[in-house]
Amino acid sequence: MREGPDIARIASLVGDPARANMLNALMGGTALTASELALEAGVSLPTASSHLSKLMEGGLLTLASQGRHRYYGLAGPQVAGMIEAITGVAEAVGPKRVRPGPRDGAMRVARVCYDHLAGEQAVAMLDRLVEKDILLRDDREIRLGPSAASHFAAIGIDVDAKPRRPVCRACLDWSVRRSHLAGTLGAAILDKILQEKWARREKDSRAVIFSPPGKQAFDRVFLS
Amino acid sequence: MREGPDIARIASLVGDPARANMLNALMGGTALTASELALEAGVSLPTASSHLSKLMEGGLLTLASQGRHRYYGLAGPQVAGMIEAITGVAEAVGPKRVRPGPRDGAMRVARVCYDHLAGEQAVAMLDRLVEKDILLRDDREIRLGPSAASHFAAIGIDVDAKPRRPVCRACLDWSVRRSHLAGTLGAAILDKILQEKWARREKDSRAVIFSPPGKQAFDRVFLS
DNA sequence: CGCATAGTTCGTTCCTCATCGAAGCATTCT
DNA sequence: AGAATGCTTCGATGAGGAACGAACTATGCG
Repeated sequence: MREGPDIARIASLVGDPARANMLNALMGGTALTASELALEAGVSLPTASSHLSKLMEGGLLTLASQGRHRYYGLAGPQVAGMIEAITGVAEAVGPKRVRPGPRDGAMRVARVCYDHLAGEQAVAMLDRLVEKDILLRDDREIRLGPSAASHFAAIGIDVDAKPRRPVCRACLDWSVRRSHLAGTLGAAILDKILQEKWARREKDSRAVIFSPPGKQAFDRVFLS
Repeated sequence: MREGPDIARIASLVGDPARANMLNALMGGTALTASELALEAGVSLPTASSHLSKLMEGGLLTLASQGRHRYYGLAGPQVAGMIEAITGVAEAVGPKRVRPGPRDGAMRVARVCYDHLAGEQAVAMLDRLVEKDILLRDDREIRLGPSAASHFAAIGIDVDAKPRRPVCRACLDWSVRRSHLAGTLGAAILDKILQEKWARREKDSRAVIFSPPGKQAFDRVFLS
């Protein structure tokens, strides 16, 4: 019991699934707001806020207030290094089992991942888009194919608008262990799905439930 | 929520104080038995056993059975590296407060550390023994001084017996942050204290309670 | 000014998990 | 063989803490 620094305190902060997901999301290097982190972690905003204040008190995060936004970021490279070390061990000891979160089930099929669609359907969609050369994939990088503009314009999505965010991004899907489509295009597609009422979001959850006709429409447009 | 390896699972294993203490103790590199680890962690043997099986299942420990002894050790350098990383963050964010274990209080004054005495009294004792040149200290290494044999023989402790364990060892005291005396000599001194009934062990605890006359005797022999 | 968005705080509920005593195996000693 | 040691399993207890809804504060927008 030669106890120096309180390692258990720090480890237990990372030891909660919600907090671990938040830290994981912040490993990208960009600071995120409480709402975004709540979405990432799959918890409600009050819960996320509570976790964030714990992480702050533990010294793992920094906070930058900008107007009504509060951007949380990792406290520094040392914290990032620690998380990498833990991640290394975690994948070394092997993927034991996918720990089911509070709300699982339909989530594996389709769910929201921040602002885009994730889950089996999203993975299948990206596969098909790449197969049809509408999107060009090079490992982690995804670019628009020559027919992309016309293809998406046909369903009312403009891929030429240039926001600060990249149009396409690969996002690793935890349930299928393969990538799905993120970026503004991913976000636009999710918008489309919800606007057309092909699916609805489960209340207070990230799950996305397709109606039978909605599923057919989705398959026709993206999986044909 | 791009969840790859289950980092929360690993971190929560380290996140329990008892388990953290065990892992800390194993950072020395030598494998220890369940009993020793129970003592290190300040928990009962059943509790320790439960923790150890969790750490085993989590892949953080290895087990070597030798007869009726079961030696637990860290699973590898990667695990050790992770613990170091966590420790680094823990001391970077500052020693917030010494989290009091289940049983604190008298523990800071005097307690058992495996098989020898720890706490303020033990630290004072080592200081005095070095001051009197009975023991010679060189940083972490402690050797017997020229007068050691006769000094300890006078109180019935034979320092010439040569077991496999070193006679003297420095052991870092978590409550005072300085070293106290371990090794067979440390163990013999604790035996002496208990045999002479200068002190008694608190039931189901590591605390060691000196009686007033016992304290006087101890001071006379070791602190004069 | 209202109204909407972003976040926190409060209070409650609930579940996990750490803890220990007692009893059960297993191994070694005599 | 019996006794002793080392460790694990079982069962019961209890506390900590994760989760959420509702209410509250703060910033920005029209």
